Amino acid sequence: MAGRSGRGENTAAQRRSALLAWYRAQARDLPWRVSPGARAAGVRADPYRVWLSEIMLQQTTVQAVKGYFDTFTARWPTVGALAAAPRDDVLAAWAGLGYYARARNLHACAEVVARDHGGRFPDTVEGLQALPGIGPYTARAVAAIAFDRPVVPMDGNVERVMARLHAVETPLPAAKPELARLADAFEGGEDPGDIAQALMDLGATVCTPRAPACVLCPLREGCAAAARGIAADLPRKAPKAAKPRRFGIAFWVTRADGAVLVRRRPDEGLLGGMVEFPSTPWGDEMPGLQAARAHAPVDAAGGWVLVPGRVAHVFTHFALELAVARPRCAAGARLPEGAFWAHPRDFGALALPTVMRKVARLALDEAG
DNA sequence: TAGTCGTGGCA
DNA sequence: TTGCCAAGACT
Repeated sequence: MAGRSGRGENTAAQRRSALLAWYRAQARDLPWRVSPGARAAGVRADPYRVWLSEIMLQQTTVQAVKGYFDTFTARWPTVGALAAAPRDDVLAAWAGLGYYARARNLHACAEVVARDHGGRFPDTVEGLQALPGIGPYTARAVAAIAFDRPVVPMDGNVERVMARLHAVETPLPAAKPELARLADAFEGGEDPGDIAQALMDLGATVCTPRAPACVLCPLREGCAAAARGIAADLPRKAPKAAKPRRFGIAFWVTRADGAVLVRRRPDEGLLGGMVEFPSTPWGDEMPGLQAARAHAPVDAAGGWVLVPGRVAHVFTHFALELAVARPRCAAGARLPEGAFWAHPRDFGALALPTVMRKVARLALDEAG
């Protein structure tokens, strides 16, 4: 087959060329992107903005990221500014975006870059990947986009494009090494940053998970899955385990001035470092009020009463249902160890994850 | 290696 | 309603 390039077969160079032409013509405008035109005119991408966007975009949609990216870059325009910020401010600004280890690592990474690298990001894959929160994908993405390193970052988009282009039937994640080898064919040319972004754009807008728009695809000629009519069926994936359900009771304790009792979660694990309303442990069934009382943050002399309604929230690997209890009468104002008071008007500046904002909404709606 | 770790949108 | 999905990293 060597040297052949007939109908339905494209050389690697032809594919790169077709992909770049498509990318430069479609001009997708994103806040962290330097347009191909500006790039050709010599404008360089800011490694800080590229890095920040790539961290935010991990497992997260462009639409969800845009507002957060604007907020972060307006508030902390440089990696040095971000490093100098209190970590709680960064966590609070990240609240609602999810995967909070990213926010902790983001701040840790900024500190390392500011302190150990003079405020400049390393310009190699190896140097980048040594930083907190930067793995194989992000290291290659930043290296290609910000530093013109000839590498292809392997993300879900690129894996999907490769699986279809070559009709790889092996299910993920077992197919990952093979897909990475196939992507190597897109390395080596000029403009590795544009190639990287073009492959991801293609996956995001044309070679989509459902109902791919093959008729619009610059790589259609030579796509094995399209030729066989199975593009929408690839990549195949190993079946996932069912999500267990968990239940708990959150305690809504208010002070005379309306402030609510909150506490900070441990740094490790689920919602690490974020703020929550005290609750029972989250178990296999909804506890009764009597059993829940042992976990209450304060002693309610008049007992506890349930707020009407429930909070439902789905995490990555389990679904949670929370009831909310409040003291029947005014509770003792003694502050439990590790807890503090926060007024609802200040919740916006607090690192409250979405599930806890739902709890607040339920409790505040009842209060009127 | 296989779990853990959020959230919102969509069919 | 339910499950699936999105520019992964870490342990």
